[in-house]
Amino acid sequence: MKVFWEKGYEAASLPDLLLGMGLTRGSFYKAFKDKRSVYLAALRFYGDQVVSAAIRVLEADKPASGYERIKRLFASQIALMRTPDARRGCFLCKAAVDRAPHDPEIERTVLMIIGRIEEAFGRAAIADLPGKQLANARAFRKAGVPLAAAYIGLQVLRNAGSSAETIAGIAQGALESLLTRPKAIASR
Amino acid sequence: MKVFWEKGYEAASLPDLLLGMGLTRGSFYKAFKDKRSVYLAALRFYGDQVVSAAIRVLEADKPASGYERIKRLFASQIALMRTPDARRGCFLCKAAVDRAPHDPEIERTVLMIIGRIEEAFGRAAIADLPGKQLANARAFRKAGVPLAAAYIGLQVLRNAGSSAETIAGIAQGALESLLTRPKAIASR
DNA sequence: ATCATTAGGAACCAAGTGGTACAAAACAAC
DNA sequence: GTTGTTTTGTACCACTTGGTTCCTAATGAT
Repeated sequence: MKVFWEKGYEAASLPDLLLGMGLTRGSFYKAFKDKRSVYLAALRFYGDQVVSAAIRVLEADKPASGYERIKRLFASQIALMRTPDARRGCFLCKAAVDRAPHDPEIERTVLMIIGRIEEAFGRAAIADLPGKQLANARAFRKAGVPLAAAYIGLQVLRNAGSSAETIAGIAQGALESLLTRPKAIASR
Repeated sequence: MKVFWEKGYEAASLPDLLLGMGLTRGSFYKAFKDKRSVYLAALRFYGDQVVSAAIRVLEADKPASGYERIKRLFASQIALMRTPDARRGCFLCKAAVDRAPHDPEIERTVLMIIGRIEEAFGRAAIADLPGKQLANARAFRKAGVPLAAAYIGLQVLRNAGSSAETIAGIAQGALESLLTRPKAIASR
Protein backbone atom coordinates (compact mmCIF):
# COMPACT_ATOMS: atom_id res chain seq x y z
CA MET A 1 0.00 0.00 0.00
CA LYS A 2 2.73 2.46 0.90
CA VAL A 3 4.52 1.94 -2.41
CA PHE A 4 1.37 2.54 -4.44
CA TRP A 5 0.44 5.39 -2.13
CA GLU A 6 3.69 7.25 -2.70
CA LYS A 7 4.34 6.48 -6.33
CA GLY A 8 0.94 5.93 -7.88
CA TYR A 9 -0.11 2.92 -9.91
CA GLU A 10 1.91 3.37 -13.08
CA ALA A 11 5.05 4.72 -11.47
CA ALA A 12 5.19 1.90 -8.93
CA SER A 13 7.24 -0.71 -10.72
CA LEU A 14 7.24 -4.37 -9.90
CA PRO A 15 10.73 -4.18 -8.35
CA ASP A 16 9.48 -1.29 -6.21
CA LEU A 17 6.63 -3.43 -4.97
CA LEU A 18 8.80 -6.49 -4.43
CA LEU A 19 11.24 -4.44 -2.38
CA GLY A 20 8.42 -2.96 -0.34
CA MET A 21 6.80 -6.32 0.24
CA GLY A 22 10.03 -8.15 0.90
CA LEU A 23 9.53 -10.92 -1.59
CA THR A 24 10.63 -11.94 -5.04
CA ARG A 25 8.76 -12.28 -8.26
CA GLY A 26 8.03 -15.97 -7.78
CA SER A 27 6.26 -15.52 -4.46
CA PHE A 28 4.56 -12.36 -5.65
CA TYR A 29 2.85 -14.05 -8.56
CA LYS A 30 2.10 -17.11 -6.45
CA ALA A 31 0.25 -14.95 -3.95
CA PHE A 32 -1.42 -12.46 -6.31
CA LYS A 33 -2.88 -12.50 -9.77
CA ASP A 34 -1.15 -9.41 -11.06
CA LYS A 35 -0.10 -5.88 -10.23
CA ARG A 36 -3.59 -4.53 -10.59
CA SER A 37 -5.10 -6.94 -8.09
CA VAL A 38 -2.47 -5.91 -5.54
CA TYR A 39 -3.39 -2.30 -6.16
CA LEU A 40 -7.02 -3.09 -5.54
CA ALA A 41 -6.15 -4.94 -2.36
CA ALA A 42 -4.05 -1.96 -1.25
CA LEU A 43 -6.94 0.40 -1.94
CA ARG A 44 -9.35 -1.75 0.05
CA PHE A 45 -6.81 -1.95 2.85
CA TYR A 46 -6.52 1.84 2.82
CA GLY A 47 -10.27 2.07 3.14
CA ASP A 48 -10.34 -0.40 6.01
CA GLN A 49 -7.47 1.17 7.91
CA VAL A 50 -6.81 4.82 7.13
CA VAL A 51 -10.29 5.93 6.11
CA SER A 52 -11.96 3.93 8.85
CA ALA A 53 -9.71 5.61 11.40
CA ALA A 54 -10.89 9.01 10.17
CA ILE A 55 -14.50 7.87 10.26
CA ARG A 56 -14.05 6.65 13.83
CA VAL A 57 -13.17 10.22 14.78
CA LEU A 58 -16.48 11.35 13.31
CA GLU A 59 -18.37 8.63 15.16
CA ALA A 60 -16.60 8.77 18.50
CA ASP A 61 -18.90 9.35 21.44
CA LYS A 62 -16.34 11.25 23.51
CA PRO A 63 -17.19 14.69 22.13
CA ALA A 64 -20.95 14.61 22.29
CA SER A 65 -21.44 17.26 19.65
CA GLY A 66 -21.12 16.37 15.97
CA TYR A 67 -19.59 19.74 15.38
CA GLU A 68 -16.77 18.98 17.79
CA ARG A 69 -16.12 15.61 16.17
CA ILE A 70 -15.90 17.18 12.73
CA LYS A 71 -13.66 19.88 14.14
CA ARG A 72 -11.36 17.20 15.52
CA LEU A 73 -11.04 15.49 12.18
CA PHE A 74 -10.12 18.73 10.44
CA ALA A 75 -7.78 19.59 13.29
CA SER A 76 -5.97 16.31 12.77
CA GLN A 77 -5.40 17.26 9.16
CA ILE A 78 -4.00 20.63 10.16
CA ALA A 79 -1.73 18.95 12.68
CA LEU A 80 -0.55 16.65 9.91
CA MET A 81 0.82 19.66 8.06
CA ARG A 82 3.60 19.93 10.63
CA THR A 83 4.82 16.38 10.03
CA PRO A 84 6.92 14.90 7.24
CA ASP A 85 3.86 12.89 6.16
CA ALA A 86 2.16 16.06 4.97
CA ARG A 87 3.18 15.51 1.38
CA ARG A 88 2.21 11.88 1.23
CA GLY A 89 -1.27 13.00 0.41
CA CYS A 90 -4.33 10.85 0.19
CA PHE A 91 -4.23 7.46 -1.48
CA LEU A 92 -7.97 7.53 -2.06
CA CYS A 93 -7.74 10.85 -3.92
CA LYS A 94 -4.97 9.54 -6.11
CA ALA A 95 -6.99 6.44 -6.92
CA ALA A 96 -10.06 8.56 -7.60
CA VAL A 97 -8.22 10.88 -9.94
CA ASP A 98 -6.00 8.61 -11.96
CA ARG A 99 -7.34 5.06 -11.73
CA ALA A 100 -11.11 5.28 -11.27
CA PRO A 101 -11.77 6.61 -14.78
CA HIS A 102 -9.91 3.70 -16.36
CA ASP A 103 -10.97 0.79 -14.18
CA PRO A 104 -14.60 0.09 -13.23
CA GLU A 105 -13.70 -2.06 -10.24
CA ILE A 106 -11.46 0.64 -8.81
CA GLU A 107 -14.20 3.16 -9.50
CA ARG A 108 -16.71 1.08 -7.56
CA THR A 109 -14.31 0.72 -4.66
CA VAL A 110 -13.48 4.42 -4.61
CA LEU A 111 -17.13 5.43 -4.73
CA MET A 112 -17.95 3.01 -1.95
CA ILE A 113 -15.27 4.48 0.30
CA ILE A 114 -16.27 8.04 -0.55
CA GLY A 115 -19.84 7.11 0.24
CA ARG A 116 -18.78 5.99 3.70
CA ILE A 117 -17.03 9.30 4.23
CA GLU A 118 -20.07 11.27 3.09
CA GLU A 119 -22.37 9.30 5.33
CA ALA A 120 -20.11 9.67 8.37
CA PHE A 121 -19.89 13.44 7.86
CA GLY A 122 -23.64 13.56 7.44
CA ARG A 123 -24.28 11.59 10.63
CA ALA A 124 -22.05 13.91 12.59
CA ALA A 125 -23.63 17.01 11.06
CA ILE A 126 -27.17 15.85 11.66
CA ALA A 127 -26.41 14.61 15.17
CA ASP A 128 -26.67 18.17 16.47
CA LEU A 129 -30.09 18.79 14.95
CA PRO A 130 -33.43 18.26 16.66
CA GLY A 131 -35.27 16.17 14.04
CA LYS A 132 -32.58 13.59 13.44
CA GLN A 133 -34.80 10.56 13.95
CA LEU A 134 -36.07 10.75 10.36
CA ALA A 135 -32.74 10.39 8.64
CA ASN A 136 -31.68 7.23 6.82
CA ALA A 137 -28.30 6.39 5.30
CA ARG A 138 -29.18 8.12 2.07
CA ALA A 139 -30.16 11.31 3.83
CA PHE A 140 -26.96 11.19 5.85
CA ARG A 141 -24.90 10.89 2.70
CA LYS A 142 -26.67 13.82 1.12
CA ALA A 143 -26.10 15.97 4.17
CA GLY A 144 -22.45 14.98 4.32
CA VAL A 145 -21.60 15.62 0.66
CA PRO A 146 -20.46 19.25 1.01
CA LEU A 147 -18.32 18.42 4.03
CA ALA A 148 -16.80 15.42 2.29
CA ALA A 149 -16.06 17.57 -0.76
CA ALA A 150 -14.31 20.15 1.39
CA TYR A 151 -12.39 17.36 3.07
CA ILE A 152 -11.32 15.89 -0.25
CA GLY A 153 -10.44 19.31 -1.61
CA LEU A 154 -8.29 19.75 1.47
CA GLN A 155 -6.51 16.49 0.73
CA VAL A 156 -5.79 17.53 -2.83
CA LEU A 157 -4.42 20.92 -1.81
CA ARG A 158 -2.29 19.29 0.86
CA ASN A 159 -0.98 16.95 -1.77
CA ALA A 160 -0.29 19.80 -4.14
CA GLY A 161 1.80 21.60 -1.56
CA SER A 162 -0.53 24.31 -0.34
CA SER A 163 0.39 26.12 2.86
CA ALA A 164 -0.79 25.18 6.32
CA GLU A 165 -2.75 28.45 6.37
CA THR A 166 -4.67 27.39 3.29
CA ILE A 167 -5.48 24.03 4.83
CA ALA A 168 -6.62 25.76 8.00
CA GLY A 169 -8.75 28.10 5.91
CA ILE A 170 -10.60 25.19 4.36
CA ALA A 171 -11.24 23.68 7.77
CA GLN A 172 -12.45 27.00 9.11
CA GLY A 173 -14.77 27.48 6.15
CA ALA A 174 -16.26 24.01 6.54
CA LEU A 175 -16.85 24.51 10.25
CA GLU A 176 -18.39 27.95 9.76
CA SER A 177 -20.81 26.60 7.22
CA LEU A 178 -21.82 24.01 9.78
CA LEU A 179 -22.63 26.62 12.37
CA THR A 180 -24.79 28.71 10.09
CA ARG A 181 -26.55 25.97 8.20
CA PRO A 182 -28.52 23.89 10.69
CA LYS A 183 -31.87 25.33 9.72
CA ALA A 184 -31.19 24.81 6.04
CA ILE A 185 -30.38 21.15 6.62
CA ALA A 186 -33.35 20.58 8.92
CA SER A 187 -35.80 22.10 6.47
CA ARG A 188 -34.91 19.75 3.61
CA MET B 1 -2.59 18.55 -23.54
CA LYS B 2 -5.52 16.27 -24.28
CA VAL B 3 -3.31 13.19 -24.27
CA PHE B 4 -1.78 14.04 -20.90
CA TRP B 5 -5.18 15.10 -19.63
CA GLU B 6 -6.80 11.79 -20.42
CA LYS B 7 -3.98 9.39 -19.67
CA GLY B 8 -1.88 11.12 -17.04
CA TYR B 9 1.84 11.68 -17.19
CA GLU B 10 3.19 8.17 -16.83
CA ALA B 11 0.54 6.40 -18.84
CA ALA B 12 0.87 8.78 -21.78
CA SER B 13 3.54 7.12 -23.88
CA LEU B 14 5.66 8.90 -26.43
CA PRO B 15 3.82 7.23 -29.33
CA ASP B 16 0.55 8.42 -27.79
CA LEU B 17 1.86 11.96 -27.72
CA LEU B 18 3.30 11.78 -31.22
CA LEU B 19 -0.03 10.53 -32.54
CA GLY B 20 -1.90 13.27 -30.72
CA MET B 21 0.46 15.98 -31.89
CA GLY B 22 0.73 14.67 -35.42
CA LEU B 23 4.48 14.48 -35.58
CA THR B 24 7.25 11.96 -35.39
CA ARG B 25 10.04 11.48 -32.91
CA GLY B 26 12.53 13.57 -34.87
CA SER B 27 10.40 16.67 -34.91
CA PHE B 28 9.21 16.12 -31.37
CA TYR B 29 12.70 16.16 -29.90
CA LYS B 30 13.70 19.07 -32.12
CA ALA B 31 10.81 21.13 -30.81
CA PHE B 32 10.88 20.07 -27.15
CA LYS B 33 13.48 19.07 -24.65
CA ASP B 34 11.74 15.99 -23.39
CA LYS B 35 8.43 14.50 -22.34
CA ARG B 36 8.40 16.35 -19.05
CA SER B 37 8.80 19.77 -20.65
CA VAL B 38 5.85 19.05 -22.92
CA TYR B 39 3.82 18.11 -19.88
CA LEU B 40 4.73 21.37 -18.22
CA ALA B 41 3.79 23.29 -21.35
CA ALA B 42 0.48 21.41 -21.47
CA LEU B 43 -0.20 22.28 -17.84
CA ARG B 44 0.54 25.96 -18.44
CA PHE B 45 -1.68 25.85 -21.50
CA TYR B 46 -4.46 24.34 -19.41
CA GLY B 47 -4.06 27.18 -16.95
CA ASP B 48 -4.16 29.78 -19.69
CA GLN B 49 -7.12 28.30 -21.51
CA VAL B 50 -9.40 26.12 -19.40
CA VAL B 51 -8.83 27.64 -15.98
CA SER B 52 -8.84 31.17 -17.33
CA ALA B 53 -12.18 30.50 -18.95
CA ALA B 54 -13.60 29.46 -15.59
CA ILE B 55 -12.11 32.52 -13.93
CA ARG B 56 -13.66 34.75 -16.57
CA VAL B 57 -17.05 33.46 -15.44
CA LEU B 58 -16.23 34.59 -11.92
CA GLU B 59 -15.08 38.00 -13.14
CA ALA B 60 -17.75 38.66 -15.74
CA ASP B 61 -19.65 41.89 -15.19
CA LYS B 62 -22.89 40.64 -16.68
CA PRO B 63 -24.32 39.25 -13.45
CA ALA B 64 -23.61 42.08 -11.09
CA SER B 65 -23.68 39.96 -7.97
CA GLY B 66 -20.66 37.84 -7.08
CA TYR B 67 -23.03 35.20 -5.79
CA GLU B 68 -24.65 34.88 -9.20
CA ARG B 69 -21.29 34.58 -10.92
CA ILE B 70 -20.18 31.83 -8.54
CA LYS B 71 -23.52 30.13 -9.05
CA ARG B 72 -22.96 30.21 -12.80
CA LEU B 73 -19.58 28.56 -12.51
CA PHE B 74 -20.98 25.75 -10.39
CA ALA B 75 -23.96 25.47 -12.70
CA SER B 76 -21.60 24.97 -15.63
CA GLN B 77 -20.01 22.06 -13.79
CA ILE B 78 -23.41 20.51 -13.15
CA ALA B 79 -24.30 20.94 -16.79
CA LEU B 80 -21.06 19.22 -17.70
CA MET B 81 -22.32 16.08 -15.97
CA ARG B 82 -24.76 15.52 -18.79
CA THR B 83 -22.05 15.48 -21.45
CA PRO B 84 -19.56 12.80 -22.46
CA ASP B 85 -16.75 15.04 -21.15
CA ALA B 86 -17.93 14.49 -17.59
CA ARG B 87 -15.37 11.80 -16.95
CA ARG B 88 -12.43 13.63 -18.43
CA GLY B 89 -12.00 15.28 -15.08
CA CYS B 90 -9.69 18.10 -14.26
CA PHE B 91 -6.15 18.18 -15.60
CA LEU B 92 -5.07 20.51 -12.83
CA CYS B 93 -6.30 18.10 -10.16
CA LYS B 94 -4.47 15.23 -11.76
CA ALA B 95 -1.27 17.27 -11.92
CA ALA B 96 -1.75 18.35 -8.31
CA VAL B 97 -2.26 14.82 -7.10
CA ASP B 98 0.26 12.78 -8.98
CA ARG B 99 2.96 15.10 -10.32
CA ALA B 100 3.26 18.03 -7.92
CA PRO B 101 4.74 15.95 -5.09
CA HIS B 102 7.51 14.64 -7.35
CA ASP B 103 8.40 17.72 -9.38
CA PRO B 104 9.02 21.14 -7.84
CA GLU B 105 8.44 23.03 -11.08
CA ILE B 106 5.08 21.34 -11.58
CA GLU B 107 4.26 22.04 -7.96
CA ARG B 108 5.00 25.74 -8.43
CA THR B 109 2.87 25.87 -11.54
CA VAL B 110 -0.02 24.03 -9.89
CA LEU B 111 0.09 26.27 -6.83
CA MET B 112 0.17 29.35 -9.02
CA ILE B 113 -2.92 28.26 -10.93
CA ILE B 114 -4.73 27.25 -7.75
CA GLY B 115 -3.85 30.64 -6.30
CA ARG B 116 -5.53 32.33 -9.26
CA ILE B 117 -8.64 30.24 -8.66
CA GLU B 118 -8.70 31.08 -4.97
CA GLU B 119 -8.29 34.77 -5.64
CA ALA B 120 -11.01 34.82 -8.27
CA PHE B 121 -13.45 33.08 -5.95
CA GLY B 122 -12.51 35.50 -3.21
CA ARG B 123 -13.05 38.55 -5.42
CA ALA B 124 -16.48 37.31 -6.40
CA ALA B 125 -17.40 36.47 -2.80
CA ILE B 126 -16.24 39.80 -1.45
CA ALA B 127 -17.80 41.78 -4.28
CA ASP B 128 -21.18 41.52 -2.55
CA LEU B 129 -19.92 42.85 0.77
CA PRO B 130 -20.00 46.46 1.91
CA GLY B 131 -16.38 46.94 3.08
CA LYS B 132 -14.66 45.57 0.00
CA GLN B 133 -12.34 48.49 -0.54
CA LEU B 134 -9.85 47.15 2.02
CA ALA B 135 -9.15 43.86 0.35
CA ASN B 136 -5.87 43.09 -1.41
CA ALA B 137 -4.95 40.03 -3.47
CA ARG B 138 -3.89 38.13 -0.36
CA ALA B 139 -7.18 38.81 1.38
CA PHE B 140 -9.06 37.74 -1.74
CA ARG B 141 -7.18 34.49 -1.82
CA LYS B 142 -7.91 33.82 1.80
CA ALA B 143 -11.60 34.50 1.33
CA GLY B 144 -11.70 32.27 -1.73
CA VAL B 145 -9.94 29.26 -0.24
CA PRO B 146 -13.03 27.41 1.03
CA LEU B 147 -14.86 27.95 -2.25
CA ALA B 148 -11.85 26.82 -4.26
CA ALA B 149 -11.54 23.74 -2.07
CA ALA B 150 -15.19 22.88 -2.65
CA TYR B 151 -14.67 23.44 -6.37
CA ILE B 152 -11.62 21.18 -6.43
CA GLY B 153 -13.38 18.57 -4.35
CA LEU B 154 -16.18 18.69 -6.89
CA GLN B 155 -13.69 18.09 -9.70
CA VAL B 156 -12.24 15.07 -7.92
CA LEU B 157 -15.65 13.52 -7.26
CA ARG B 158 -16.67 14.15 -10.84
CA ASN B 159 -13.51 12.41 -11.93
CA ALA B 160 -14.16 9.51 -9.59
CA GLY B 161 -17.59 8.93 -11.07
CA SER B 162 -19.88 10.43 -8.46
CA SER B 163 -23.47 11.06 -9.42
CA ALA B 164 -24.81 14.33 -10.78
CA GLU B 165 -26.82 14.66 -7.55
CA THR B 166 -23.64 14.56 -5.52
CA ILE B 167 -22.05 17.22 -7.71
CA ALA B 168 -25.16 19.36 -7.36
CA GLY B 169 -25.05 18.84 -3.61
CA ILE B 170 -21.55 20.25 -3.43
CA ALA B 171 -22.57 23.27 -5.46
CA GLN B 172 -25.61 23.81 -3.28
CA GLY B 173 -23.52 23.57 -0.12
CA ALA B 174 -20.97 26.06 -1.40
CA LEU B 175 -23.66 28.54 -2.39
CA GLU B 176 -25.52 28.18 0.90
CA SER B 177 -22.38 28.87 2.85
CA LEU B 178 -21.97 32.03 0.78
CA LEU B 179 -25.42 33.27 1.71
CA THR B 180 -24.98 32.72 5.42
CA ARG B 181 -21.38 33.77 5.80
CA PRO B 182 -21.15 37.45 4.73
CA LYS B 183 -20.92 38.78 8.25
CA ALA B 184 -18.23 36.26 9.16
CA ILE B 185 -16.11 37.30 6.19
CA ALA B 186 -16.64 41.00 6.81
CA SER B 187 -15.58 40.76 10.42
CA ARG B 188 -12.18 39.26 9.67
C1' DA C 1 12.84 -40.35 8.26
C1' DT C 2 10.07 -39.96 4.35
C1' DC C 3 7.42 -37.88 1.19
C1' DA C 4 4.15 -34.49 -0.66
C1' DT C 5 3.42 -29.80 -0.93
C1' DT C 6 4.46 -25.24 -1.06
C1' DA C 7 7.34 -21.25 -1.18
C1' DG C 8 11.58 -19.01 -3.08
C1' DG C 9 14.83 -17.43 -6.40
C1' DA C 10 16.81 -16.45 -10.69
C1' DA C 11 17.01 -16.72 -15.52
C1' DC C 12 14.21 -15.51 -19.14
C1' DC C 13 10.54 -13.47 -22.20
C1' DA C 14 8.52 -10.34 -25.58
C1' DA C 15 7.02 -5.84 -25.68
C1' DG C 16 7.47 -1.26 -24.68
C1' DT C 17 10.12 2.82 -22.47
C1' DG C 18 12.14 7.61 -23.36
C1' DG C 19 15.75 9.34 -26.01
C1' DT C 20 19.51 9.72 -29.89
C1' DA C 21 21.79 9.58 -34.47
C1' DC C 22 21.65 10.32 -38.95
C1' DA C 23 20.26 10.33 -43.62
C1' DA C 24 16.69 11.78 -46.68
C1' DA C 25 13.53 15.17 -47.92
C1' DA C 26 11.54 19.67 -47.99
C1' DC C 27 12.38 24.33 -48.00
C1' DA C 28 14.53 28.90 -48.41
C1' DA C 29 17.51 32.31 -50.58
C1' DC C 30 19.70 33.90 -54.40
C1' DG D 1 18.67 25.75 -60.73
C1' DT D 2 21.80 25.35 -57.25
C1' DT D 3 23.06 25.86 -52.99
C1' DG D 4 22.79 25.88 -47.62
C1' DT D 5 19.63 25.14 -43.93
C1' DT D 6 16.00 23.24 -41.50
C1' DT D 7 12.58 19.88 -40.89
C1' DT D 8 11.08 15.10 -40.99
C1' DG D 9 11.16 10.11 -40.82
C1' DT D 10 13.40 5.90 -39.41
C1' DA D 11 16.38 2.80 -37.52
C1' DC D 12 18.42 2.14 -33.39
C1' DC D 13 19.91 2.50 -28.54
C1' DA D 14 20.18 0.70 -23.77
C1' DC D 15 17.00 -0.10 -20.41
C1' DT D 16 12.75 -1.22 -18.06
C1' DT D 17 8.14 -3.00 -18.11
C1' DG D 18 4.82 -6.75 -16.22
C1' DG D 19 4.63 -11.54 -16.37
C1' DT D 20 6.18 -16.75 -16.91
C1' DT D 21 8.95 -20.81 -16.22
C1' DC D 22 11.22 -24.03 -13.78
C1' DC D 23 14.22 -25.84 -10.60
C1' DT D 24 15.77 -25.82 -5.88
C1' DA D 25 15.02 -25.24 -0.99
C1' DA D 26 12.28 -25.20 2.87
C1' DT D 27 8.33 -26.90 5.26
C1' DG D 28 4.69 -29.88 7.14
C1' DA D 29 2.34 -34.19 8.09
C1' DT D 30 2.63 -38.90 9.08
